[in-house]
Amino acid sequence: MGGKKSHIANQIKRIRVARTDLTQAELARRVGATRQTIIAIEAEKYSPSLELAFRLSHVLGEPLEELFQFSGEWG
Amino acid sequence: MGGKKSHIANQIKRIRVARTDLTQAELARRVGATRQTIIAIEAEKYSPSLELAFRLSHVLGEPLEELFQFSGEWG
DNA sequence: GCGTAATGTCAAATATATGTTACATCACCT
DNA sequence: AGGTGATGTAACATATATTTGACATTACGC
Repeated sequence: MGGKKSHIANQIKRIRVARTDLTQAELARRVGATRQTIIAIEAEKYSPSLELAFRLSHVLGEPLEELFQFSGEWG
Repeated sequence: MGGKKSHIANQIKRIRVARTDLTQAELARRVGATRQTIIAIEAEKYSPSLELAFRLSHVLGEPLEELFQFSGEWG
């Protein structure tokens, strides 16, 4: 995107282990992604596509805005 | 992503014209993207990154879950 | 100690989103 | 009729996300 620095944090790992008993592999399977993708996203190497974000939110039972937090310059 | 069909609809164009007086170019500028990207997203040729989705939500003053609707197979 | 499940790392290939540039149309105004 | 702003389309280049496959580590049960 255009040169605006920003970062999106997420609570996926925390919620996955705290509120579910899902393994990374199981979560990956349920959202239709691979384990590597889950690992990368939990480690915040990059942020998921909007579609994957919706799926994670659904499977983990946590609203989008609570699962993910935008931090950086807005405008 | 893994082979699960889904689509993400959005209310960007509707809200942009109804609730703001922003032109596509102005909206693009404020979210730090290009006009082409806005056009493609409004036409739902593809869905934005999570980061761009957050920015659009912020600039348009509409919560993520109302700006975008997931439709397709969940699991 | 050995096997296994869960987690993590790395590299390369493919898919998708975004940028860049150029051109077309339509409406409005003078 | 000509000019301007807003919108749309298209092709190509770049950046980012996702997959695939191989391998390392840590923890736990047998």
